[in-house]
Amino acid sequence: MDQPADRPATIEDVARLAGVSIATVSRALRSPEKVAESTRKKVTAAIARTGYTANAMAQNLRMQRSKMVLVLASSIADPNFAGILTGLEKAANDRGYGVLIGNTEETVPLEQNYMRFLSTGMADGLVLLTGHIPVAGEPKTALATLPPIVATERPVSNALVSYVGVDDVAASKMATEYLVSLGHRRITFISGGRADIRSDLRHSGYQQGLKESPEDLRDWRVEGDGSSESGRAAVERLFIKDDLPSAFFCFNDNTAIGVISALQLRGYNVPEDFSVLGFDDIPFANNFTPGLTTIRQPRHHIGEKAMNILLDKLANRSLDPQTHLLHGDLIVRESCSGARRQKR
Amino acid sequence: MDQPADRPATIEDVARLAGVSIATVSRALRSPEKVAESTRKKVTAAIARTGYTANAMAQNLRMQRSKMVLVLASSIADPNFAGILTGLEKAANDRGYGVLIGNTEETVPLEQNYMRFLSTGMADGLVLLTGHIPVAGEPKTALATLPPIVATERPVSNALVSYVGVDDVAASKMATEYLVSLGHRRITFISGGRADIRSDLRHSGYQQGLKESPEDLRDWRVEGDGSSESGRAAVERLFIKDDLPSAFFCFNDNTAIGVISALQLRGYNVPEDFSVLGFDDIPFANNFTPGLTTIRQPRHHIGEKAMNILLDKLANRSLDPQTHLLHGDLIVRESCSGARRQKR
DNA sequence: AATCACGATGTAAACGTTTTCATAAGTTAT
DNA sequence: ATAACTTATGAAAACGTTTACATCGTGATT
Repeated sequence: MDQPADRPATIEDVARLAGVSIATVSRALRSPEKVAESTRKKVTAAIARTGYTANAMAQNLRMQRSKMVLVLASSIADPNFAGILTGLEKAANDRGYGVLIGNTEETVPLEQNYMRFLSTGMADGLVLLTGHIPVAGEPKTALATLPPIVATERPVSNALVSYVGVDDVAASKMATEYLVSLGHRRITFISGGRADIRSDLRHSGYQQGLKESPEDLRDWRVEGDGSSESGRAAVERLFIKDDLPSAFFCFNDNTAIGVISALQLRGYNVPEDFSVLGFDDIPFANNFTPGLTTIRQPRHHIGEKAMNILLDKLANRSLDPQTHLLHGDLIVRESCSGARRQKR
Repeated sequence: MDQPADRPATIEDVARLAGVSIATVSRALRSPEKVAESTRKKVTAAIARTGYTANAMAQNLRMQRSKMVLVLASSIADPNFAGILTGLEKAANDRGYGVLIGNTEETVPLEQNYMRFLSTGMADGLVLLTGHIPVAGEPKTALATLPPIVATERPVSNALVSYVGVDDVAASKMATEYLVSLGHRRITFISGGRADIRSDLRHSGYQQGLKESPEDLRDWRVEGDGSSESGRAAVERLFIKDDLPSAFFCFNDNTAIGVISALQLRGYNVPEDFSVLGFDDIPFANNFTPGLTTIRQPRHHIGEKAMNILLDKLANRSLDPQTHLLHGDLIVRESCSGARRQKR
């Protein structure tokens, strides 16, 4: 480090010091095989002395890219978010990309605003954790001008965007079969709200699970919205009708927690009196009492895979969009047990 | 939108269409007062027709900045992270900045790697949620070349970096006084590990709280590391010695949860037999049974304030670094009650 | 000995902006 | 009517790279 460092060293400083042209310096860095051993050494020495680091803006402008990916999430606070982001982040970093993050809070103006990173070329690709594509004008034309997109966690209904997530249907089927195998015959599915496609997928897996039973089990869906509050509310509604299942399969762990606390509040014991099964395996599922039996989302893998698909597409635009479903494991803890109570 | 859109419109396209020079287009956008009403209209029309958006890379190169801030976190999964990030993100976005995120997992190579965003000029400033400054060489010279830095959540011992966080000492003092006011005379502080400065700060607040009592209360510190596992372990060690407090003041909620589950496992009831007080008010504190009495970190405000301090400094380099401590509220739930058990 | 091919390097254009400086036209003051 | 300002615009430089193309030796091929 030689320079007064008032101004960061440029490629020109290096060239001057090494006694070569800036083109040679650039080549020494980008394609070393094209420059003679001897000059390469001079350049390396000059770089060390100046402490030179290439200016990313200049590179990006010249190369018409940003090496940056925009990640749009509807809620950073979502317990699934951190895990997925870790995966996204890791894969991006491994491949020299940066992760730009935007919290849309499900509001259109914010979404719109973040899209500026795409239109200005500040980001090369887009990862969606929002469940939908944020576009202003008519989707058809607009989407064509959009960079590669991959959706994660929440599927997006568009053939042009890739999707990586857990296999909701298969996992829900497995969960339901597990409850049936424990002896449960009256199983309620608490949904995650009409707007969320995953809710329908999980419901359909639940239905398939019921069908596996030789008996004709009741398809019993109660509406929730994915919050623990909605889990509590669902339980209350069932108690009012005095129509109760022996087990609850909940859209997610949050709902399951709500269901359990409502049951506990009424003096019941989980899993003694009722079994409750969640989805996600949020970090807290294990610390909850009782430990939550649930489906684990491979969040880190989801993130990694999603980012890799995106970066592959960035490297080769002709790649087709793909859908990648990962297996979700059933994590057995304490919140489910054999059916005992068969009310009514 | 006129163009074939195979290539995004440039300022030149706009200029040609409007029949003016590119300088005028630039001025019409950046300093409209400098261009005549009539031409401004022509330019606006041309922009609308071409769908022009200024290329951020070109702007940034020319203006020698990136409008981007790097946020380095030691763990994205930390329950405090999401809230702070939301605040950071909001403030940045409001002021036209983007948030670039890096997960260092407390490892030096990763930290080093992320610093490239700074040295290449991809980011203008740095937010640290790591508790220390990641620098390669000798701190003194290296730090001088670093951009403005603000630390959040975890203080950094360096006069050049700003800090925004909760007032650990005052909040811990308040928490301790609360336990004393409930009648507790034997209060254990479970620490968060020797490496974490916050642990010492909270311990010192706890000591101050003890001193407020007319009686001479025992300064009783047990080592933990901030994990719920360490909370459990601490309880076990105390039981082995058969030396038990009536209340626990824990470094954080995670630890408190560990403490409570260890006590519950041994058949004790919280708060009937022991009181437990946490710190942070993580999202789950309210869903836990019993509801956790704790100190709430104003995470969103911390993030907002930190980002604003950073952006202020970016706008005006001569600003001095500042330390900003925010008040942490005591959130009373169910995990603490009057002292009943006075063992030994 | 003339030609060819090849390897190493330099020159200059290009990426898309912002902004200084110069210029031209208009406006006001003498 | 002319000088002195003001206002609106354009030309061109600059930001720091990468890379197509040109140039120049040098050793191999005829």
